[in-house]
Amino acid sequence: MTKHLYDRIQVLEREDELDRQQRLKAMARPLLSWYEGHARSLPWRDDPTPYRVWISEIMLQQTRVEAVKPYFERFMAALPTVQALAAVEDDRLMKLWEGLGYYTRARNLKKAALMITERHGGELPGSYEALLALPGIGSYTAGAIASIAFGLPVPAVDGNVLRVISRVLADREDIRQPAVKARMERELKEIMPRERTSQYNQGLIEVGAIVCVPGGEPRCAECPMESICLTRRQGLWKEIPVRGALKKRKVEELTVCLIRRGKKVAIHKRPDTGLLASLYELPNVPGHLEPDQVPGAFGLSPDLVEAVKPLPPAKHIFSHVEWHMAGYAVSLRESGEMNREGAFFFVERSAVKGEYPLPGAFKAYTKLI
DNA sequence: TACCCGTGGAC
DNA sequence: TGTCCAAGGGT
Repeated sequence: MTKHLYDRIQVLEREDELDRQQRLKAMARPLLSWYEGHARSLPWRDDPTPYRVWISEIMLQQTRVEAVKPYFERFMAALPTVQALAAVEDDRLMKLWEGLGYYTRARNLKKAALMITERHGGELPGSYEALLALPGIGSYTAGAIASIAFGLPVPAVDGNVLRVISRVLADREDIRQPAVKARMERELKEIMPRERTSQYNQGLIEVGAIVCVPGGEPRCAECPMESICLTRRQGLWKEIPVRGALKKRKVEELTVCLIRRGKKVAIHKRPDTGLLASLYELPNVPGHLEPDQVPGAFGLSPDLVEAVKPLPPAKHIFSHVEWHMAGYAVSLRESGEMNREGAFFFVERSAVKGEYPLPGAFKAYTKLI
């Protein structure tokens, strides 16, 4: 490549950067004006204290607003302060999170609450960097809390913002690439207003949530950025944003047992790392077993087992794994010694649902308890 | 970087 | 029924 051509390309890239920046700058006024009249009323928007904003943002990670609402209200009633969260018993915390998924979020909340107690005098720190240093808080969440609760001029780039901005700019880069998000954060930090940062960031998110929607035709006629948006001008909403392909799910076969002994049922606590970490489960082993294999596989001596009856097969789909489950109802005699006490333990039927956090993956069988 | 980590609604 | 994917973060 000649020196001349190289210089020319540099100039074109620079012009492209300037064009992007001007287009992004033009969003602020119409966006803020639109948000004033179109912001939905949400529980965490009414009273955006740092603690409430923090809890809501963690719950909202990869989770729909409608799914979060009941959990948020219940969580705030049970644990209204950083101090209450820092002191909560683990099983009670997981019970409050039961069904929301991504359970590491809940454990990180408590870890962060302890750090806030020790390092920040019990109050959420009011700087982007200090927020980012807390477990469970990444660049999006740090930006959201910093701007919404503290008014700081830092962007909060989530999936909505990635979609909206890539459409405004007609940018065909893969928004699943972390580098694309990083670039967008740099660009927005440059041009976002220094005032009304909460409304600005929430406005971008709100446009993505109710106007510039995924999985269907965007409501461009209602969009405050309609006249700015290059995707609108070029009619490209089906092509932008670009997302890389998802990986195929693995299938795992499993045999799950509902082991009854008198009025009690056997449950087991999962390891504290990996899938569904530290939640409880029904006893299960890998593979699909035949009835006569069940007692041995679960460490039950044959003379203790009264009956092994098949239950309907069940399927549970996680984001990256699929469980195909065979089920058995096992009834044990009340007298006699257990072979492997410790592999699981017996609790009252009512306590299973009331006290122990059980993931929805076992619902097909726990509903029979 | 690529992979792990849940759940439920929309299409 | 299958597929996508949502106010992401950790490793």
